[in-house]
Formats: sequence, C-alpha cells, structure tokens
Amino acid sequence: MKYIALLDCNNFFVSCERLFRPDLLGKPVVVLSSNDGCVVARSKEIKDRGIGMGVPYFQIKDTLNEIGATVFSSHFALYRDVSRRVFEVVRTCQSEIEQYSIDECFFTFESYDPHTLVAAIKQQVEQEVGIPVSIGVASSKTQAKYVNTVAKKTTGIAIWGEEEWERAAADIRLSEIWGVGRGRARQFDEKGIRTVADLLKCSRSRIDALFGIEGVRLQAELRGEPVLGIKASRPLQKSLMSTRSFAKETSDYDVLLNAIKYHLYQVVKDLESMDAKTNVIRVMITPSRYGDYAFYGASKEALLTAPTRDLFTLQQAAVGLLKQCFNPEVPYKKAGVVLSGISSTEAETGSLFDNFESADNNGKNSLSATIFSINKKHGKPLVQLGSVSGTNKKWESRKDAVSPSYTTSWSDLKVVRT
DNA sequence: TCTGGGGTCCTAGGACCC
DNA sequence: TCTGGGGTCCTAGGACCC
Repeated sequence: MKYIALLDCNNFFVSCERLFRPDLLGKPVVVLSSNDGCVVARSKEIKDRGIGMGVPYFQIKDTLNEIGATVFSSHFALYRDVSRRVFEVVRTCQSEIEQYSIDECFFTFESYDPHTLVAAIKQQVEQEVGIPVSIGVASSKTQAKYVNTVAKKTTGIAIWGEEEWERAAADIRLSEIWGVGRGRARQFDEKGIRTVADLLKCSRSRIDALFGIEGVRLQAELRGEPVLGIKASRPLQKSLMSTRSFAKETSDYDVLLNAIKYHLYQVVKDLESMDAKTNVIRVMITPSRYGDYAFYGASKEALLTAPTRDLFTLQQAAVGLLKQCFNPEVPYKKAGVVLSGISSTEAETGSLFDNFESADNNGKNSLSATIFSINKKHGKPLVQLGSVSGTNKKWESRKDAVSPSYTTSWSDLKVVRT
C-alpha cells in the first residue's frame, strides 16, 4: 500500500523552550507572538484550561499568573535551529519528504506494516532531538492532515484507511478540514454541505458547478485520491518579507523611515544568503487593525528595471514608496517591506542597460555585499546605511521574556558542572 | 495602555489596447 | 459627436495556512 503521512511537532515552540528547561515538563507554559501580542503556542496544561490559540496576552495575563504559568517571548532563531534538527532525522529515515512549515512535514512510503514504520520514525526523532511528535497516515495530504489531529488526541500515531473514513465522515465538520477557512465553510454551509460525508455524497459535476476547481480538488483529496503531490525539492521562494508592529503607534515620518530601512536591511540580508535577486519591492505601513483608522493602511509596489540585491538601489525605491504611502494624520502601528520576483543569480538575464551601468553597479553591489559580510562576521549589524541607528528605535517591538540563545550563540551556551 | 509575522495563491477592478 | 466588446496586464487586497 502507498501512504501519505504528516509528521507534526507537538506544541512546537513550547517543546523547544522545554528542551532547555526540563523543569517545565508537565507544567503550564505559553509562548507569545512577537511584540508579546498574543498566544502562539500552548502546553497541554494551558489548552486544558480552555485558553485559546491567538488570544491577546493582556486578556489572560492575570489567569496565567494565578496558575503559575511560565511565559516566553518568541525566539525564532532557536525554533528554526531545532526544526532543522528534527527534519534532518526524518530525512535519514525517508527520502520523499516535503517540509511544509517550521514544525510539519509530509512524506510518502509504501509498506505492509505502516504502524511499525512510523513508530520507528517517531521514536528516533524523540530520542535524538527530544521534541515529541505526532504522525497521521492516510491516502492524501488533506486526509493525513486530519488524521494527524486524531493522532494528537490519542497515542501520537493514527492510520486511517477507507473503513475509518466511512465510519467517521458524517461526524467531521468541513470547517475542521485543511484548506477550508471561515469563508469557504460558510459557502458550503449555504448549500447544506456541512460534513465530509455531505461533500462526498455530492456528484462531482454539482461540486464543480457550485465551487469550481477548488471544490473538486477538495472532494477528491477527501475521497482518498491524492491530487496534491509531495514537493520534495522546493523551488526558490517567491517572496521575502519583514514586518513588525511597534510597541507604540506613531505618525512620525522619520520613525517610519527608520523602520522601513531596518526591514529592508533584513530582507536584503536574506536575499544575500540565498544568492538571489529581486525586481519587485513593496512597502507597507498600517494602523492598528482594531482602531478607528483600520482602513487607512497603505501599500505600494515598484517594479525595478533589472533584478538586484543592492541595498542602495532598493533603499532609494523604498523611500520613494514610503513617501507615497505616508499620511501624517494616521497613527501607524506596523511597517514592513516585501520583495518578490525573486530570481537566482545564475538565471540572470540582465538589463539592456547593463553595459552602461555595469561599472557603477559593480561598485555598489560590492559595497552592499561588503556591508553584509562585515555584519555577518561580527554577528550584529555594525555597519548600516543612513540613519538606522540604535538610538532612534521607537518603532521596535516588545520582547520581555525571551529565552537565552542556547543553540545559536556561544555566549548563551548552557554550562554543565560535574 | 495592551490584540503576530511570514508565506502562497486567487481575484476584483481599473488602465490600456485593438 | 457617438458608437463596443474583448482581451491582457497590473495593483491591491483577501482567503487561507502555520
């Protein structure tokens, strides 16, 4: 039999924090989003108390205090590093694997004894990395996603064939299915289609007429006919972004300018490490989603004449876009930069004007590249363009309870005494 | 006072062209 | 001065995901 599995780390960010704080095993732990805004990961003890995902921190601060929960700010460098270790182990067991997110991967396999096979993978990850995982096995990605949630509620492993689906289909609401969000759930609901069984009962042509190709795909996947393949080698990322909320709202152009320059630096640094270039840059500044100015956000895009990763060229474009977006009346809460049209350096076609600009461009590119290599060497941004200074960081976010960089910084290494 | 960030894919609607 | 439909491209924004 051919199977598709989804391996998912259990409350991943919490598990990462516990790796270095084993005293917190079995105790209530939460991890907050950046800016310490809302809850993004909860230990079982927290879930059992009915504290939801994405709840604003300020609303539950008191409750968390009362129950003695440990609270962490998010620490992505640590989570990325642990993630890398998890998938390294899975890769040694399975060849066809698609890393889907920081804590999940799909893989396919053929076996007459799927349980033994996935149990071995689960055990190996837990022993070698120390992160608990759950594995759901079925016939398509969409099925495997759901079966994984079943696994989480039971032993950490669930394997469903046709019989299990037939038995459960009438009790699974479509809103619980991967790819069906609020909007689509409502569309289905309006036609009286509420459960997986309801959807499977419809004829393909009716689904096609009502919901188009997306609906047909969903139906096939839930029937166990895989239409979404495993993407073992991921193509080049299509876009890169850096955005962040401010601790306090601002209408000060210079503060926004500083934030935009900071975010640009972050995304260009990523471009540099991918050895890629961009030809589309977007700048966005937005007010709070919850206030009176919710609809006063602005975002502007510019197409560049040729792919580049030169900080000077991109900064010039970014500043121009910011000026178009900026309205001094609006209290901004967030700023960000998005690069798209990403291409690898090898696949470069070059601009018609390259010959005229090349001397200039080379000079700029190498200066831009030099800035990144110096900063990389020192592990912090010593050299910056313009006024991205340490003193004018009013736009920075809050991070009150971040854990030490146990795995990515020498100075934060744990000391073991014997 | 306080309510995340990083992605992909799809589409509405205007500009422009024939 | 009035007469049109059809196509593409682009931007901005939304749905959905983790």
